[in-house]
Amino acid sequence: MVSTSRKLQRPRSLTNMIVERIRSQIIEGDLELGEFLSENALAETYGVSKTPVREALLQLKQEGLVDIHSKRGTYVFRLKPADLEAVGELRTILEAAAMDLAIARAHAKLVADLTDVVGKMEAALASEDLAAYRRFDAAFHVVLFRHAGNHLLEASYQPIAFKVQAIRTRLSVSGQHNETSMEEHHAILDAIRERRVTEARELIVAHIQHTQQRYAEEFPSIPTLAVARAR
Amino acid sequence: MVSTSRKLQRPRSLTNMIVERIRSQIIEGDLELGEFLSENALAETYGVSKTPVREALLQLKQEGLVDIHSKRGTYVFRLKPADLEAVGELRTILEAAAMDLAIARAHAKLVADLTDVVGKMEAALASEDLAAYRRFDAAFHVVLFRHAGNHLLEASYQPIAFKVQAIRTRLSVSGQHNETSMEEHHAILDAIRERRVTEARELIVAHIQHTQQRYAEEFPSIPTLAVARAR
DNA sequence: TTGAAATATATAAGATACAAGATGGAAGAT
DNA sequence: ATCTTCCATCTTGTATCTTATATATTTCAA
Repeated sequence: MVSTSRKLQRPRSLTNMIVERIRSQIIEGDLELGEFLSENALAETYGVSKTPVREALLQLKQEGLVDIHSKRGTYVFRLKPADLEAVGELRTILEAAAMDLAIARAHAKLVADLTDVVGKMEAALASEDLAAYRRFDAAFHVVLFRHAGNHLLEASYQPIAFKVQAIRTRLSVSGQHNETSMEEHHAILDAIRERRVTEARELIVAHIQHTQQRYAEEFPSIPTLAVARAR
Repeated sequence: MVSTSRKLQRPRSLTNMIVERIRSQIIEGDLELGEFLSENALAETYGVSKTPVREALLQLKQEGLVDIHSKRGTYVFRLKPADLEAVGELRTILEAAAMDLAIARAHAKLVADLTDVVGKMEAALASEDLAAYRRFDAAFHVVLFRHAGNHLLEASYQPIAFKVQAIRTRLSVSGQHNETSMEEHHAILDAIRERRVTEARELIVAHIQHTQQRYAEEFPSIPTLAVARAR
C-alpha cells in the first residue's frame, strides 16, 4: 500500500487522450483557427492509427471545435462575428438559469467552491499568469453548472464552454480586461453569497455581455481568416 | 432538362444513414430502453462493416440516446425519474428563451409555421394517427428554435429533443393526454400570434410542466427496467 | 458448501489495408 | 487567350484483421 489516494488511474482510451490533447491545443491557441487537421498527420504525430484520431475528431465536432467537411478534411473552427453573438446569447440563457438553480439547491457548496476559485483567480492575476487566470475563469462558470443539479444542463454548457475558452485565449490580450473581469467575478460572488438572487443574475448577464462586447471590439484585429495550410 | 427541382441527392455517408435508422428505431419504440446494441449484430443487420456502426453509436451517444460502456457494450438509454425531471427543467429553460427570441426576431414566419404545424396536429388527432401527432408535436417545438436565430441554441436543444420524442412514444398512451396537449398548443399559438409575450412564456412553461407531470404519473407503469437481452 | 483463483469467451478498441470522392493543374479545343 | 475536360494526387470513408479487456464460468481448495 504505497500510495494512499492514487486513483488506480484506469488508462483512458486512446481516443479520449487524443481528444483532450487536440482540444487543449485548440483552446490554448497552439492551433490556429481554420487550420487544417490531417488524419494521417495526427495519427503519425501521436503514434497511433487513424481510427482513434477519426473518433476524436468526431467528438471535437460535437463540441464545436472543428468543422468536418466530407471527403475534404477537418479544420479548426472559425469564428464569425455572428458566432460570437450566438455564444454570448446562449451563455446568458444557460448561466442565468444555472445560477438560479445552484443558489436554490446547493448554496453552501456553491459559495465555498466559488470563493476558492475566485481566490485562485486573484493569485493568478497577481502573478500575471494569464493562462492560469483563464483556466480559473472558466472554472468559475463551470462551478455554477456543477451545482445546478441538472446534468443535462451541464452537458448543454459543455460544448460552448470550450468554445468560450478558445475565444478567450485569442481575444483577451489587453491587461485592462482581466482587471475588470476580476472585479465582476467578485461582485457576482458577493451577490450569490448573500442570496441576492435577482442582482446576481443581473450581474452575471452583464458580465457575459461586457465580455462579448470587449471581444467584439477586439475582433477585427484577430486573424480569423488565418488558414496556415502548412505542409 | 427533365426534372425541375431534383436535388441531385448526394448520397449521405453510411454512418449518417445508420445514425438515422437506429435513432428512429429508438424514438419509435422499436428498440426497448436498455436494450443491448451489438456492433457486430448491427453491422451484419445493415450489411456494413463495424466502422460506420461504431461512428454512428458515438454520435447517438452525443444525442443521449445510447450509453456506451467502455469495452462492455452499447445500450439504449434508460430513463430514470431524475432524468425525466432534468429533461423537463432544461426544456423549460431553452424553450422559453427560444420563444422570446423567435417572437422578437421572426414573428411573421414563426406564426405562419406554427399555424401550419398546429393544423397538421389537428388533422392527425382527428384521424387518430398517433405517430403522426407525435411527430408534429415535436415539430412544433423545433419550429420555435428554428426561428430563434441562434444556431447554437438550436444545437443545444437537439440532444434532448430526440430524448423527448423517445419518452413521448413510450409514455403517451392515454387518449386524454393528446386532447389536452392539443388545446395547450392552440393557446400558445394564439398568445404568440398576438404577441402576448409573457403569457406565451407562461403557457409554454406550464405546458412542459404538465407534460412532465403526466409522464411522471405514468412512469411507474412503463418497463424502464426492460432489458430484453435477446440472443 | 463456499469462496477465491484460473480460465474461457464475448466484445469492443485499435491497426492496417483498400476504395472512392474531392481538388487542382495540365493539356487540348475553341 | 480562355474555357473545358481529363488525370494525378491528396484525403477521407469503409472493410478487415488483430489485440486487449471485461465478464462469466469453471475449477480447486478450505
